[in-house]
Amino acid sequence: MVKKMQRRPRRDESLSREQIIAAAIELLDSGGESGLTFRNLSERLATGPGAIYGHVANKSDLLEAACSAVIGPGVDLQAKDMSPKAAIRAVALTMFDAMDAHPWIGSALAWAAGKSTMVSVLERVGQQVHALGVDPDKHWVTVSVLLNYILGVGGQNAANAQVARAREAERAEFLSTVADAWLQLDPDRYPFTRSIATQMSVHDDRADFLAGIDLILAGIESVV
Amino acid sequence: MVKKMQRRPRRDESLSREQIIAAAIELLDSGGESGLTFRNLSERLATGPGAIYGHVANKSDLLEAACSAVIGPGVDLQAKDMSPKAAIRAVALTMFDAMDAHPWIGSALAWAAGKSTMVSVLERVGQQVHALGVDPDKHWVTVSVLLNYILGVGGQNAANAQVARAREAERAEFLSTVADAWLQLDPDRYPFTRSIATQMSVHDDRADFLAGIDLILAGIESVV
DNA sequence: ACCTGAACACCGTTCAAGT
DNA sequence: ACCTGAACACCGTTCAAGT
Repeated sequence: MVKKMQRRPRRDESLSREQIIAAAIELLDSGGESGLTFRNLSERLATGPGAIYGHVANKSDLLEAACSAVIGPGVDLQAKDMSPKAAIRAVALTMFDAMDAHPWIGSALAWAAGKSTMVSVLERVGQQVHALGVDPDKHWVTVSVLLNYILGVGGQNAANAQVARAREAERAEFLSTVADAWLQLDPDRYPFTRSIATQMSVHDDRADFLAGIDLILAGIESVV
Repeated sequence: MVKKMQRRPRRDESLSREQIIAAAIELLDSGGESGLTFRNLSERLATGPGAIYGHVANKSDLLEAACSAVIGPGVDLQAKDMSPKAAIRAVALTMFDAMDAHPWIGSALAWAAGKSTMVSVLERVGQQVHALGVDPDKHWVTVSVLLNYILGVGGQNAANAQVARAREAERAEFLSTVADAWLQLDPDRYPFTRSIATQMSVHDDRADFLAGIDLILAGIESVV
């Protein structure tokens, strides 16, 4: 996080890419994906919209840079002396926590996958998959499952944040509205959905995410 | 799919919601997410942009309707005389094929989850999870893992379609460009990514998707 | 009652003009 | 060399005016 010194009516130093990215992250955090605008951003940086293009190719480049600034440092942390499973859990949780704190990552990452941020995650998860003793022929598939699951959760998290921005109270209200709607469904056609409505409304995103990782890990181990 | 009768210079019947949705799907299929515009759409329907709002609340309502029009019929097909695992595979493949044929679904569904389309999928997958004998306390978690994985793959598919719209040839070129980039990485820091570069470049999305489902199913069975 | 399409309040991006 | 900000080509959405 960058210290704000906003009283300056005019910049005395020239723009830097890092400044732009830091300001973009602040806008995304406070206003969601639609909060980031070249006009908003240039206003916060006390410059014109055109100036930004000197340091950033376009909006998707900016989003990608914001993602790797937020995710990169956490993922690159060394986690020594961990079992492969524990290390995979740790990387996954780092991703989850970053996507939970910054819901815009969930939607931005989908458009930036295959880029540097995801390669770091791929490498770290992959090394542990290797350590787990998975058949090398299945390395790609195994890593894909884990990454697709993580990105899927992030995307859903982003969508939910869109619907119910704000904190705990609204989240509970949102979930119980959905649960009520499920309970109104036709019992003949939607028996399962009705049966898990209350379970869904009290679920813990983080715990369920980890349970999902463990389920996938159990599947991986059963083939090793 | 709706029959086109485009020669009419002027509509002789009043607009219907179904017409609007069918036209929206055509625009999305041919031009991707950015191909759907109220101006494009109203032009194709020989009317003004404002007229659409009589039948559709807004753009996200329209996207949601387009998703369920494309996915709903396939998912609602009864698949009798199948084992629970086979039925889950079948639903998952139906979703995959729909998202592969219409990549825009991947990004649109993320913003429409919890709505009617996903409830149908949830119900169908859930019934099979139940039939599999999973502990009812774990019903929600189990279904979540499967749906998040499916949506994650769809989101990635959408992102890739964005990068490499068009057919087989460009896809191969795109993948080998990524593989080349991975092979250029520092061997000390990215040993795993380098080792799977060629495996990645020849992978089969559909087969890998199914392998992922099977891995998750193996994990589910190991807890039952 | 329903459609029409100009108008409003925005976007991302470019580029001549300034310093 | 770098910034500035008006201008361009778009958006989704609204609403007075038409039929």
